[in-house]
Amino acid sequence: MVKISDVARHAGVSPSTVSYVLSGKRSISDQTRRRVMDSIRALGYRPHAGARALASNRSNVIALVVPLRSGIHVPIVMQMVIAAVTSARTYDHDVLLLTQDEGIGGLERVAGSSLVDAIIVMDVEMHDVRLPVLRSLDRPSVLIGFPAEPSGLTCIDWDFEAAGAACAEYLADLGHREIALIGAPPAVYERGTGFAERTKAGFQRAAAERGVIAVVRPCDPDHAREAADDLLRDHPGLTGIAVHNEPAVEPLLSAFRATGRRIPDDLSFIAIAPDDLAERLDLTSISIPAEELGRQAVALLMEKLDGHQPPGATLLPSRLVVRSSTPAA
Amino acid sequence: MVKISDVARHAGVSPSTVSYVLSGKRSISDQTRRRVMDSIRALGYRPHAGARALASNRSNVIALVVPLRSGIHVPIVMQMVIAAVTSARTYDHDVLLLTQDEGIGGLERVAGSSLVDAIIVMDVEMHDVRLPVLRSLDRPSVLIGFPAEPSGLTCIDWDFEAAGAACAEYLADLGHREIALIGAPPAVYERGTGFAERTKAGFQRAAAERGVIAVVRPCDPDHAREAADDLLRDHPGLTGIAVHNEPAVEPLLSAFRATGRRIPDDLSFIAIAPDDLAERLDLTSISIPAEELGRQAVALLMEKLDGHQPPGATLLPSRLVVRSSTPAA
DNA sequence: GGCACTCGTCGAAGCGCTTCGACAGTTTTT
DNA sequence: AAAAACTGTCGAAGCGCTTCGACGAGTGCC
Repeated sequence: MVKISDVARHAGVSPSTVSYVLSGKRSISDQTRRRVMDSIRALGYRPHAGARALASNRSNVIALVVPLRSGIHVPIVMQMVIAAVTSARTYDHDVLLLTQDEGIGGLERVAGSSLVDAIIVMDVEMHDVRLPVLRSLDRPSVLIGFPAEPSGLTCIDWDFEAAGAACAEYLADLGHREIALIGAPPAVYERGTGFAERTKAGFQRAAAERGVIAVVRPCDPDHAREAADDLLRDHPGLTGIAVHNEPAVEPLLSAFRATGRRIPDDLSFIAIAPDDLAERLDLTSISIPAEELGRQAVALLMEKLDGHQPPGATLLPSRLVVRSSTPAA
Repeated sequence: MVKISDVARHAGVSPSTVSYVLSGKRSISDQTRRRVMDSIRALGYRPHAGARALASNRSNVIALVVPLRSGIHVPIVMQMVIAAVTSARTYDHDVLLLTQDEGIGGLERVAGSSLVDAIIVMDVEMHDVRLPVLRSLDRPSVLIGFPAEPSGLTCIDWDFEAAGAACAEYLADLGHREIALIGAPPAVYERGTGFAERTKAGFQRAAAERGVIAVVRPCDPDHAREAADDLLRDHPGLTGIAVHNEPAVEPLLSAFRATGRRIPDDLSFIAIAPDDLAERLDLTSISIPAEELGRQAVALLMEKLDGHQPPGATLLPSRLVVRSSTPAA
């Protein structure tokens, strides 16, 4: 293994100079810098991560806690994970993966042993048991999702309230007088995951403001047919549908078509879903930018690692993209 | 921060004794061990990961390189990742996530800086550019997938050859005389990813042995209808279908039903797919155990880290589960 | 011309841990 | 009963890096 002293000898400087060249924490003459860099390349030097972590009290690794639970769309999680890893690399950090089932102990372990400098927690619940731990840890963290009591924490999420409202407004603007939001499976609501509630709230608020009738119904992807039938039976005037449940989108489309409704002629259909899905099915949609969320979470974390104080709450806007599941306006 | 010397003082022993209690590398009297453990708990001591890595030359972290490419089923990747992380934890290791797009440089970086002790590479191609690097690295690695030239490397994968053969044999045994294998999108074959070829080979070999006619066709999930129509037109006697392409399974089912064929009455349908998908659709299937693969890959890696020499090639058997997309035998 | 700075570099200390050799005491072997 | 082999513990060295204070040389200012 080639170490810093080898580089120093090769370049004819002291080890500390090599260190300063690498860290940029003191000024170095151009000439010296160049010589050192050449030696580094010539010898193929790579700083030992452990030694660096020990001496500098920074591991340059962040932890990412991924959810395991049902009802969350795996590809989206994966997109965020990939985005987080990619983004972390641009800040010269690596990502250590933690699963949610390691729970509180896992957080304490990686933080306590200085394995990681900071933590990103995905899929935060309203009353997440990890919140007190996160608050007590001596390392910064960023939560993806908003708990009921976010004070003292840095949180980021999509603006589901706005997304729900945008659906209702758009459908109302198209002239629909009775609209429905088909949401996540019942289990998600029961868990008190914030996003489902917030979408619903936005949808209902905007509908009320526009004076249109709004109904909201949870939906299991395996029972899409039932959901469609129920809705159309109980609300014969229903002509606008918003769906916030990726895996249920396709089954729901089939289900509504099976009732004889044509989309967009008889029914306007809008999905809150990632772009790739909406594009594939050619659906008008509110996009939820998964990569963007992963990237921003890392950016916030880096802010904190740099000693700054980023905003406690960040809501990522989504945008409405009109495709062919709603009539041209 | 509480360090090993604090624990030592508290327990009335030397730091080295505490270290030996923790590592078990020398015998320690029960009495001393107990006193030390009590002090550790009392003080909430956690060894500093960096210091440990520096002194022991072991980081207790493994790298996992995840694929990013199209044509691979994301939920399966995620399952393997989760299984790998969970499994690594049982060996007291953590997992650092690397994306494929960091390429060779990423491998050299994490290995060269001693950030990780070993590497798992997912989604290995036939002529993967990473193979020479992996061979030259001073750290052990395990590949998920088989390259064309696996010598000197440890590889593990599902036994697709056997899975393909099992499909053909099962369909033949049901009495079908003309059978088809619908495979991955064309791009996957073009890439020379081994698994697609191996499934095909097994399917064709077994079909030949049983004396039944076998056709093989790639399929893009978005063109399932086309695939089904083509096959039935060109092979009117076709009555047995095997599918090795998760995202295409549902579209294909719809497509075949749309031609008027009933499953299983007119057509036997068997999928090479993860259990959850097959269960949901109630399909006879060859299961591909994703978790098992992640777990075994870690197990192999740990063998190598322990200085053992595990087999160079491991093929994970899959099993056939009869559900209702094929007639009862 | 002298004083106060800044610039570029060095040496040494120290980050917290593991591990090696030593050694006293005990047990086993011959 | 002496020699050999264990057992349990300690002290010290060292893992490879960062960082602090020091310092000589150059620069600007009055």
